[in-house]
Amino acid sequence: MRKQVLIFGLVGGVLVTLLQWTEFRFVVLEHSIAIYGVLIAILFAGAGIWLGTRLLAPRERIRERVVHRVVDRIVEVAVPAPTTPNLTADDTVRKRLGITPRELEILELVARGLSNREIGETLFVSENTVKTHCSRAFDKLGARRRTEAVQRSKELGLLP
Amino acid sequence: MRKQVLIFGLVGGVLVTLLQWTEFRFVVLEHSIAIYGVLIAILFAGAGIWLGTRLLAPRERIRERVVHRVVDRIVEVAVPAPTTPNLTADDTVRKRLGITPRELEILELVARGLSNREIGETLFVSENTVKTHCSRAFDKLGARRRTEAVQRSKELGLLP
DNA sequence: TTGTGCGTCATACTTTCGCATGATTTTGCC
DNA sequence: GGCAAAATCATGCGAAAGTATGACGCACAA
Repeated sequence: MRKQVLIFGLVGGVLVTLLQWTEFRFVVLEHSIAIYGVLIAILFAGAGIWLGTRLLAPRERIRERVVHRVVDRIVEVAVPAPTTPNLTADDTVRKRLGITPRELEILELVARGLSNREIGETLFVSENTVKTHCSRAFDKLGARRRTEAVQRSKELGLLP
Repeated sequence: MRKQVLIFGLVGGVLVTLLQWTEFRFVVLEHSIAIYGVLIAILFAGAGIWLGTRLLAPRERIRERVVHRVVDRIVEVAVPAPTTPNLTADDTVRKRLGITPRELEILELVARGLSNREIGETLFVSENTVKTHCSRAFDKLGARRRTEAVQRSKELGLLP
């Protein structure tokens, strides 16, 4: 997360340097200043978007996770036993199976019917990464298909 | 999501206009071009970050909404009567969607995590037949993957 | 009797999954 | 600072899933 800020700063510095270096050429063509500015604007707008997504996406992720926790509690309180608002239940199951938080996160999206590609786009990771997580999660669940994994996850209380 | 892009473009245009208007002042101070560029860079970097967050926030919102919907359903289905083999309910839904009994039967097995081959062996039909049923059911459900089909079926009360 | 819906099956093709493997990078912790 | 776990990414391959299209038989109603 800090790495992005560093890169951002570095790129910024380089651009400013370039800016000063190329200044002399543009001074000749006074009218190019506008174009110059537009180029810089586009460049930094892109960089800003990139930074924004990289920097802020994790916050959304956390927010989402909180929502899920609340949901889990609601479901458990309402459905099976009023005496079991066990918030750590699925976490216990998760740990018992050695499933990492990220893997569970991917499982949730699998259960929603997203393809690996879509999951990758949602979480800002490559499809390959999703596949890796899936494979490991399936292995730990003893599942060989994603549908099977979803079914088992729900049986185990890993997913609502 | 498009609104932000529009605003972004408008702001960009205004800035470019301002840029050209203020050009004359800066031409006098040639050395200010660097500062000029840096200002633009900062401005648009900020704008980019803003755009990035705005662009990504809706996805999270939608996701949250879906979660709530699921919760409502689960509560409704689970709380009133655990012993509700409500055949007429899902049958209504089934007919409304034009899903045949056979297709629903295949959907149930899909939801259990069986592969097409296994489903075929279970029902004593060929794998191709299973594929055909699946394709048609998916189409009627508006799903493009079996996981998606399962999810939608459960949302619709077609499957427990 | 003829149409229509349903179930069955096939062939050919594209896309997606899942697995194995190895590698690099973060990250949290001692 | 370094270690270990977790996360990331790539590549290649075979298996499974999904699409498109056409065909056949059967039951039931118009």
